[in-house]
Order: sequence, then structure tokens, then C-alpha cells
Amino acid sequence: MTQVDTVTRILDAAEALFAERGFAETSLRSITTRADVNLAAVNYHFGSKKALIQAVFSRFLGPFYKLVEASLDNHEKTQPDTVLSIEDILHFVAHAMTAVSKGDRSKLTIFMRLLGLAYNQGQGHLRKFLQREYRSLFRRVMALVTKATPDLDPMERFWRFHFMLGSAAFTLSSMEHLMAIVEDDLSIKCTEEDVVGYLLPFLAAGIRAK
Amino acid sequence: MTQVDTVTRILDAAEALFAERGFAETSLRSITTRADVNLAAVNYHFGSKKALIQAVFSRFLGPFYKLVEASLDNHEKTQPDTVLSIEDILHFVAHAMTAVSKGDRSKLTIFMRLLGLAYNQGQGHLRKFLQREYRSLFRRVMALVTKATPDLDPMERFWRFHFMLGSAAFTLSSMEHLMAIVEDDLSIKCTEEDVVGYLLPFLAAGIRAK
DNA sequence: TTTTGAGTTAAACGTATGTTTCAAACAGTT
DNA sequence: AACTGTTTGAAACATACGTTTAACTCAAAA
Repeated sequence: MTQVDTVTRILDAAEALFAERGFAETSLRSITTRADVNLAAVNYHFGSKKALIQAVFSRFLGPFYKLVEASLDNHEKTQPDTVLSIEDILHFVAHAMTAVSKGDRSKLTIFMRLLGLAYNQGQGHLRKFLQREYRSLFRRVMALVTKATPDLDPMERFWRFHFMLGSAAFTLSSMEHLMAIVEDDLSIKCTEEDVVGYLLPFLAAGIRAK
Repeated sequence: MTQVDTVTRILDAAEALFAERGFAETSLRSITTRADVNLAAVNYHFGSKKALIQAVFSRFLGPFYKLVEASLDNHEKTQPDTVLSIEDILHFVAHAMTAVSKGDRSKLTIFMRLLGLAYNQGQGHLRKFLQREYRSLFRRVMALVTKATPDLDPMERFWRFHFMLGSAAFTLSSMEHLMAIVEDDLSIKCTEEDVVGYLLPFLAAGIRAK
């Protein structure tokens, strides 16, 4: 089946280039050249560049979504009436994230970068797309966070939740550059797992501040 | 002096449009139309679009840089041998930031968005520009943070510092959207000062985790 | 064998972009 | 009032982009 190969090659190439340069800065021609595919193939298989961006995103979103949902479903069945701690929640999410992007750091990078762009791009199509696909999962996680932090003012909880999201999106999407700086300044290498290991306690402490 | 007016009008228009749409998505024509200025004026006064972006950035960077430096200089002279707490440091920076963007929320937004893009844009000119202009201030603040958290592992401190930066950059650059969501979900309005008021304790607690 | 239809290709289309040009208008100086 | 260097204006330039078209390939169905 050559059509599946073409679609996959386009997605792979787009993924790598998006992660490396951004979306507006990546042309269809650079994608199709890298994928060794004809220019028209993108519009034939995806319809438009916007649709391609969303398709790249969906490749993570789908599995990630299912994995988190499955973890939470499983937990609710095996241990109902147990209130999850912030650490537990973060662990579920982080585990799904690393499982989905397993073996390919750029997958995590592009996922986070897309997330950041979706929030920043004022009139962007990404924001609506993301909201549409993510909404129910977002609400479910937020409900768990609410249970884990019952004393927190709702407004403050909302913002702290997004502070967490921001930490993750920013640092994980520019992880490569930051790792280069760290190696340059401290002459110590560090891995993706190290960073996540640093991140989770930071987030948990932040949301429990005061 | 009509030339200053033209330059200022271009900077104002560019600032607003960049904050609202992003950089690649904002054309010179939309900027000059909004500024009510001839298209060629941008290239005449700034040389190129890249230079315009940097000029917009410099308009904050300069005053912000000077304000923070002045605060720190003043503190060192009036109260030497006093170790600043994390809260103190954050307060200095936050104060300079709000002072520089006084009366115009979009100034904070674009500043933070630029910061985010500078870190994310792999081969971007912004990153080098920012590093060149910011380096000494960055080091100085980092040195203070180090004194404020003497027990922290250097590697972990580096990452936690950037977790803080990420929280701020992400939430403040998409503050408008987030505020709309908060008003929609909780039917409570909140101000820019509220958000910063929520942010600082979150950051302080995060960097002191464990 | 012929037909069909999805997949691929090269070329072109229309548009939007950043940039350049060069003549006209202007402000300040002599 | 004439000159000079700077700023503006309308137009054009060259290029890059996303998208579309129409001819072609080729394997599987009829």
C-alpha cells in the first residue's frame, strides 16, 4: 500500500520540521521534499496545510487521550473512593505522555509546542480544534485536581493549573535548547527523564503553595 | 519631527499586531496600514522586518533591563550583606515588568510571547539577539537565585528557574484568552494584578519544593 | 482485454509577501 | 530664495507560498 506510506512519510516529515521551525515557518514544499513526495500529495491526502497540522497533532492526541482515559477508568474501578493526590494525577498524565512519545523526543517537543501555539494564536484554528478534542479530558483532569486541592479558591486553582501547564509546555518544547545550555554551563548532560523528574515536584509544590 | 512620529507609530502598530497574531502571521502591510504610514517606511527606518521585531522588543528590553539593574544596584548599596529571598527577587522582577508595561496589558503580552518564541524558534534570530542583550542580567539574577537557594542542586536549580520562566511566559502571553475562559467558566472577572498575585507564590513554592 | 479509480506527477495559477526604486515633498541652513 | 540632505509616496519587483489542474501510472475488478 503505497498510499499509507505516503501519508506516513508526510506526517513524519511535517512533525520533524514543525518541531524544528514552527508552523508558519515550515512550507509544504520543505515537507514534501523531505518526505520525498510530490507537492500535491499534501492537498490530495489531507486537503490543506491546516488539516495537516491538525493531523500531526491528532497522531499524539488520540493515543494520549485514550491512555489517560484508560488509566483513570482503571483506577476508578479498582480503587473507587480513593482521592488521588496531585502527584498521582501528574504521574498518570506524565506516564501517558512519555508512553505516547516513546523513543522520540521530538514527539514530546512538537506536542508541547502545538499546545503553546494553540493558546497563543489569537484567532487560530488550532485553539478551537484543541478545545473540541480535549475538552472532556480537560474537565475530567480538572475535576480530579479540584478533589485533590479542596481548600483552594476556584479562581486560584484555575490559574495554578495553567501555571503548571505553562511550565510543562515551555520547558518541554524547548528542552533541546535548554539541555544544550545546561551542558554548556554546568558541563553535565541530562536526559528527558531527568527533566520530567525535576518538573513534577516543582508543579506539585506550586499548586500546593502557602 | 515627523520622523519620530512615523517610527513610533510603526512600533505601536507592530506591537499590537504582533501580540495579537504572532510574528510570521503579521505582514508589513497590515502594520503600515494600521500605523497610517507608507509601506516603504518600515524598510527605510528599520531596514527589515527582522530588525523591526527586534526594535519592538528593545523598547521593553531596554527600560526593563535598566530598571532591574537599578533596583539591584540600589539594594546592594543600601543593604549589602543581605541575602534576598526568592520572593524578594521575584518582586524586583515583577515590579520592573509591570512598571515598564504600565497601562498597557498588550506590552506584557508581547514581551512574554517574544520570550517564548525566542526559546522555541530553533534557528531563529531572536534567540541570539535575546541572549546577546540579556545575558548579563540573566546571570546576575541567577546568581541571586543561587544565594537564595543554597541547598539546591545546580542542575535542578537551572531547570526550576526555567520552569518559573515558562509559567510566566505561557500564562502572561495568553492571559487574554485565559481570562476569557475564567470569566466564562466561573463568571468572575479578574485583573492583570490578580494573575501576577497568584503567580508569584506559585513560583516561590515551586522553586522551594521538597 | 478493457475498464475503473485511486495515486502520483509536473506544471501552472493566483495571491501575498518583503524589499527596492525613484520621483516628489519637506525641513533646515546658508 | 536657493540649496541640501532627509523623509515620504506610489508603484513595481522578485520571490515564495498554498492550492489547483490535467495528464499519466498502474494495479485490481469486470
